[in-house]
Amino acid sequence: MSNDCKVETALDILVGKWKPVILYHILSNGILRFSELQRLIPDITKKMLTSQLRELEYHDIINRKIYAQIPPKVEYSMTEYGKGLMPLLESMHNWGLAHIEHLNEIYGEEEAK
Amino acid sequence: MSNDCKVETALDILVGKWKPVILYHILSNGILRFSELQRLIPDITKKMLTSQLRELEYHDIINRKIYAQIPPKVEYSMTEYGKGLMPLLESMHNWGLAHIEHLNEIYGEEEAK
DNA sequence: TGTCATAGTATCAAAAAGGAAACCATAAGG
DNA sequence: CCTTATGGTTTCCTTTTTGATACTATGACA
Repeated sequence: MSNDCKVETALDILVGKWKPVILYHILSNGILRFSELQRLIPDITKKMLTSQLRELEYHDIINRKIYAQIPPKVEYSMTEYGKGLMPLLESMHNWGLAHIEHLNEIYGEEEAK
Repeated sequence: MSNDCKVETALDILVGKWKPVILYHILSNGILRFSELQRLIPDITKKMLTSQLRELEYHDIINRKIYAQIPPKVEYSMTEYGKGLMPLLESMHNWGLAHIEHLNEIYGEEEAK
């Protein structure tokens, strides 16, 4: 019954407090180095950034390209497969946008928790 | 920049480990009492069920109808607004389904983490 | 009087997630 | 030598989530 429900599978890939914003930046910029991501997302720790990137990589959403040089250089980009997530992300974004408005209508402008 | 990204807003409504399955059951059954939800989702605790339902109610996704009788009777159902989530949930479900297959292709059938 | 049912709360504990800070390897440049 | 830069890893700690369990109110019924 409820085991047919794969919404959670999709959620797993997106959840993690930082994944949406990481994907957002990679999608907007195409290719980003680890340090560039750090700069774009100042509040994320290296540990979090690493772990989230690894999970996305495991799921074949992003590519990790290592240059054998020192200091190290590692570039992250969407995989072709990962780009297939875009429509879903857009739908979620749009729904989220509309929902914020809806909450405002219900509860007023002050803090829509 | 990344503050335009409302993917997380959508995620907030769906995340919670139990919300997808709660929505699934309410969507499939139309109207469900608290105790029926408990029976359908045996592993959930009352506390979790209550808190998740309250959050969904706050976001105007579900209705909570209280009958003034004893023993108490409370029915949960989708709001009209909440039904607007269905396409998104379906997209997520479909993506999740396809993704499981994709992981199998990459890593083989044994445990797609 | 005692028991059952429903829809919760309340309290405390455990587990999971997230964060801070230190540490590492290595080459280039001064 | 010493410092700087990159892309991490490791350890420890705090916060957040989740869970287990007990408790509550109230009327019906035996």
